[in-house]
Amino acid sequence: MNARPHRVTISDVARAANTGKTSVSRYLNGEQHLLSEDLRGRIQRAIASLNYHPSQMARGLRRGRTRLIGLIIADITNPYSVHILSSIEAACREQGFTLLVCNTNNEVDQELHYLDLLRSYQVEGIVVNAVGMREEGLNRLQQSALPMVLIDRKIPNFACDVVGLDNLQATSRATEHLIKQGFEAILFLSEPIGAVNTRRERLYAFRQALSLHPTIAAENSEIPLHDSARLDAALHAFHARWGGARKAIISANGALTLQIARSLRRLGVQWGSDIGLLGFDELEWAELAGVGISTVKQPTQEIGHAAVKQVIRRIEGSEEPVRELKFAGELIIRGSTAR
Amino acid sequence: MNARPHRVTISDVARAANTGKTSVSRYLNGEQHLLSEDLRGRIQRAIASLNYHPSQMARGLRRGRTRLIGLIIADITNPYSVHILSSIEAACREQGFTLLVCNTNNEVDQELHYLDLLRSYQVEGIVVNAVGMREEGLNRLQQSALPMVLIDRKIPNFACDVVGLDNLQATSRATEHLIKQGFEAILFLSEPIGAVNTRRERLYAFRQALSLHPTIAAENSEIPLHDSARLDAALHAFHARWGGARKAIISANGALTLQIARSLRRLGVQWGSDIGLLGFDELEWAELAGVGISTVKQPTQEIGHAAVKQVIRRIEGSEEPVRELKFAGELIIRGSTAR
DNA sequence: CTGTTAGCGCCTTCAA
DNA sequence: TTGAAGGCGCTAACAG
Repeated sequence: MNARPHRVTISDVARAANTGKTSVSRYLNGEQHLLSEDLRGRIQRAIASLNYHPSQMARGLRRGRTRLIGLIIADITNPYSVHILSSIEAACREQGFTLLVCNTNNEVDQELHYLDLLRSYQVEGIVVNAVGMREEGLNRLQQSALPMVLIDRKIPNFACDVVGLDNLQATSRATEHLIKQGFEAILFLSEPIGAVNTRRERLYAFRQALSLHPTIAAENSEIPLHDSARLDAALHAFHARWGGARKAIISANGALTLQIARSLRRLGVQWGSDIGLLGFDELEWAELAGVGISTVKQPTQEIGHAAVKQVIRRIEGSEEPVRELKFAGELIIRGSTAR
Repeated sequence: MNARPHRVTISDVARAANTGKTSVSRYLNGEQHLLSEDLRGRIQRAIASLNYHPSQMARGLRRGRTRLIGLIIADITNPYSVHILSSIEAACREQGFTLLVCNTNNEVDQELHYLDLLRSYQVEGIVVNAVGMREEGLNRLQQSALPMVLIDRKIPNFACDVVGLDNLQATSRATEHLIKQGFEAILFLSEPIGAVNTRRERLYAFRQALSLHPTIAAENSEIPLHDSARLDAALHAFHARWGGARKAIISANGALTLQIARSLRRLGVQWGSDIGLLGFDELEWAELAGVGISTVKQPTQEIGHAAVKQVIRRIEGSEEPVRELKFAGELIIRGSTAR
């Protein structure tokens, strides 16, 4: 294995098949019906024997189509994101695209870096899973002028296709479940809402669902994800304030649910018996944590597929109006919301 | 925004800066010291005003260096793999490489597909996280003749750099901990061992550590990850067989630990009180599951960084003998192994 | 049906 | 210190 064993090119194949590059190119691009039986056979044999693989680099350069899609993920340690990544990757492969994965680690610098990078590799479109992304980063995206689809999070004042959970439906289902279970005070907990539409929508739907039940107390609180002191304080206060009553917490996402569970542990409060708990995003360990934690499971497979499909439509030039695709969530009931 | 607003090229920049492409190219490739102050300024301004980004496609084609590294992951739903992915991605960016992520979903077909794909995009090297990969897939990799580094899993009869946990050290630490806690019977549970070196090494170290303590019973059992019936049976049998004695389980990886915890739940056996439990791979929910689950945490950051560093050495032509880099694991003690 | 030709955007001799 | 020319591997006219 020497340093450069002269990568085999289309010319090599042409020579071996005793023909020109054009025919080989045609063979490669599904225009085989234009070739004679004989020539086709020769080319096929040449390709096989030389173990030839066309260079996507050259192809991309020439045609301007790289068959590359970029995925920008704000926080890959978020389980929701991982499921999205997994389904997007599968969808891309099915559609003949390859995925360039960029984890911005929630840092704006890195996002900028990746946006440039994706451009320079001439990705044909991008999918952005902005869960956890900061405002500043989202603004950057607007300028990219590339076919683009957002997952879950929208960008304020930016018309762009979005795919995600039907927050109204899912939150209503969840809230109604808690009502049915006889909870008398419910705390909706989220990270700081800011302009994040998902948080906003979920909170809105929560309040709306409870407005029909004026006897049930509806509270909400915004806590930064890693501020465990404030989280402890908020939970402790809520728990104390509603001493004897049946009370429950709704967590706006999976990462927060983890923090809440830890906090309740520290406080010595048991979910299920002392307090109700229900979280957005399914967690693989939900059934193992104490009596189990009820969750709203997002159809990540469908969401990922829909996102890829949509970005490909845009790549292929669709000028249809911006679409917002919403998928229903599934309520999974466990011990944390039992009577 | 028209369909093709003529992507701005190096020629555009040259024209705008009133110079030739060569100088622009020099400017881009860090040979700025060769340029006059004046020219440098003009080029800089031209690039900025045109918002020019060099095409990596063309660059790659020309130089044969794409600055692309491929990562093949067998199962991205495995939390260990996610952490590895995350650190590899970070390391690549630091080193000026971009990562092409391929999730084979543990299917051989997809692996073949991706190997071809990576070749066709002319990645300069690949990192393989074969956790969960089947034998057949591993064999395929041997033929790829690309700079390559394996993470965790080796390929039988194939000399290749490997980065991973120091299985001997980690297993010894874990086993000794269980001994110290007074367990009298220990069951080492893994997926079918086959030729998988990590499983083999961990089991070997386990048996070796216990060979110094002949009074302690050492057992092991191999269960396919998703065969819950067999898992239930094995755990039930072990639990029953050692009725009154203090007994513990070691799980060979995180995905299996999850299944074991579920199985114990089904059987109504409590870890911590009824049985000890210790698993390889740290889990974010480890502290929340009952009294908590003790784990062996792998230094995934370091492992990922080391892997990237090593593959880059190979890319740069290092002919040093194959290396095996081992990193120590950290034992995290929780309620599941308490006295 | 098949081959020739001219670039895609860039880097790299080579010459000025 | 600068620029012109050629070609990386491929595809898409345009001829035969």
